[in-house]
Amino acid sequence: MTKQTETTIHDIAKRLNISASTVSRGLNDNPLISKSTRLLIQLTAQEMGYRPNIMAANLRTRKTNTIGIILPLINRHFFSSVISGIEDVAYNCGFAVTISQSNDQYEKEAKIAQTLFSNRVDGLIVSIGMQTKRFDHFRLFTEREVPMVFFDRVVDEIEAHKIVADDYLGGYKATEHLIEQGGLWVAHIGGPLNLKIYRDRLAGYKDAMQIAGLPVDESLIVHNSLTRTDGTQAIKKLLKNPQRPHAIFCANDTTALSVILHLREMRIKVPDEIMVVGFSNEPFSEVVTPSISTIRQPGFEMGRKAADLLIRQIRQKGKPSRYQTIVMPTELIIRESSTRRLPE
Amino acid sequence: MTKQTETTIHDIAKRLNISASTVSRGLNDNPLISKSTRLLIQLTAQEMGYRPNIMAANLRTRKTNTIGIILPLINRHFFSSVISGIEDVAYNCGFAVTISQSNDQYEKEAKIAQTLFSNRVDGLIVSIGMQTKRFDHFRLFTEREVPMVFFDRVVDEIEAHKIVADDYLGGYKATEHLIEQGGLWVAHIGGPLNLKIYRDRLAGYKDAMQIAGLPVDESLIVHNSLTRTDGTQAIKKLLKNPQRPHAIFCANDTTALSVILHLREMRIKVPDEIMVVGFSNEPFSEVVTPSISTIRQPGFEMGRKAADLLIRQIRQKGKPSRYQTIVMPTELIIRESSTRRLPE
DNA sequence: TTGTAAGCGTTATCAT
DNA sequence: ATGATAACGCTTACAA
Repeated sequence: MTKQTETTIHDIAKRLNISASTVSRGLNDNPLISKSTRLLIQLTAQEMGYRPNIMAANLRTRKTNTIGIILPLINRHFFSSVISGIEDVAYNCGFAVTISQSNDQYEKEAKIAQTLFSNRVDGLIVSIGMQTKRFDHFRLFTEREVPMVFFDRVVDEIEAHKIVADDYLGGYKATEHLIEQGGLWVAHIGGPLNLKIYRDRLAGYKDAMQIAGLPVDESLIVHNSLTRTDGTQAIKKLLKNPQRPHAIFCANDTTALSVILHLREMRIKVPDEIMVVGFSNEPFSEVVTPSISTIRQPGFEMGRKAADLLIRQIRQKGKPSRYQTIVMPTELIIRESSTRRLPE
Repeated sequence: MTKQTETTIHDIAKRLNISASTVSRGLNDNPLISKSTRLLIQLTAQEMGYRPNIMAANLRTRKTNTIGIILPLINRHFFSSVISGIEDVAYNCGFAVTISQSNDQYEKEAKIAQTLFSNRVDGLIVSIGMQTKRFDHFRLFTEREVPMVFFDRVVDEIEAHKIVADDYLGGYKATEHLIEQGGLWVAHIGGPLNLKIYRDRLAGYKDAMQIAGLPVDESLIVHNSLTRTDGTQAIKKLLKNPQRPHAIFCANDTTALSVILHLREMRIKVPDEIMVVGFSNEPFSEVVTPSISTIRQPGFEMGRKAADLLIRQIRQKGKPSRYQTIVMPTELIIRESSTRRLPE
């Protein structure tokens, strides 16, 4: 149990009276080495408790078999689902995954990018922070042709593969559904417009209104950071509006929840007086009363797809001929918060 | 924008007509180097777009500044909170974090441990899988004195620092509360007993019953894997019991939720006919109807503490004189699912 | 205050 | 089928 120095291929070589290169080849199952010595090498390696020093190999091969992930916040169901999906694929392809959270701060995001680059990750999967409006911290990667894949909070300014949910259609379907349920004045609580996902959800909302022949009333549109507090602020503001909304499409479930809780406090009935639809299908949405209608985004699948695309790029080397933006389907889940009881 | 080969300290050295070692020292702010050359070096480094190759440094210094995390499942609120806490501290101490999920499979857990060791992580933070009953995959780390910290699902068999929530007291308080609320026959839906956390929660339950002078009836105790389906199975079984329980203490919130949903279906009123308390304070517990009484575990703080303890160990080198088990306080959160309405 | 040179543990090239 | 040797890019005695 004493702290021994690690066994290296040289130790194995010495023991077997062969050269280190043969050992290296043997361990890597190089067919140049005769089957018998290969076996012998692997056996002795095992016996001597040999653990390859991957750092050394990495230095030599200029690969790390590591994928870096940058995202705003780990502790959010959607994001942790994505991580889970990435990890799943990465693990099966022999890649490790290192994760950092930007906490939605530009400074931290930039510093993380630097660090991951210095660690020579083979590729990067990113969802940018709410505050991020400049993108020079990713230039490092584009210049050196380190593959990147963006997901969810993607940016137009960078050429790369992107995985997004169909935010536009999600926003459209949510709003359309509310209109079908009898909502005339449908309000929208949206996120910061520097993020494309929120622009898209907003666009879906507006189009659905217009196509239904309903006016798009700017006083019924609120933008904020979609936290629980923001949601409460927003619903308070909407309730003060001369035209009280019949329905609200919220750009995430957290906000939808605040709205519902506030309306409950105010004794305004959901869905009878005001209907609500959220976005993301957080675990709580199914079980809160009334259960929250929402748009499902396939987080785990998005993670898998992102990892798959990234690893493909890493393996093929050289820029892909063209970058694709993969739009994953979203699904409207209709629950109580938007279903008017049928008159009996 | 062409793919250039990376600038190294040698390139900088050549440009400045000094030696590579001076550059190395200069970049590391070694006080031996005169302030002026240090500045000069750093400036040219910046100008030349130098990015240190951390792999090379790692190989040389035999440190990676990387912490490995092994846990059953990323996509669970408690675990992602812990990760978030670990990442927070690690980042501020200059450590990267690599995460792998065992999916509660022993084989995968063991393989991950191997890989992380080969990657020479400086330390390991682990919560073991439900199936894990052998621990030889960690021997690698103990033998080479690579620091490890276990959290939540810890094991007696390994000497290391451990961070746990006060599961015993949590179980005790939950049960005591149910008894105070008028529960005589309190049932328990618990987890697999190879995990200490579930043994402790069970022990707390039993002691609370005994101290209250109530019988511990084995037919009111069920053990399973605490999934949503398991919860439904368990409540079905309990309802068939000749003595129907007045209250149920569930070892996690997921199970508590299934119980509540099933009882709602059966039109059995919670809490009036059966009271329920869960464990973990998942986000949904607060907002489900009836809201679920539960035991709060400080996930984020546990993560911070684990990282802190690990990094301390990494820095001081050599075994700590003795290993501590840090028990973080748990808090009973009383909500609707266990509060009998007062008779008016 | 700076330079020289060795070495971390691999893999890859060129011999044999 | 195997060996010798030179990298990979950095740090660190030891020397000057």
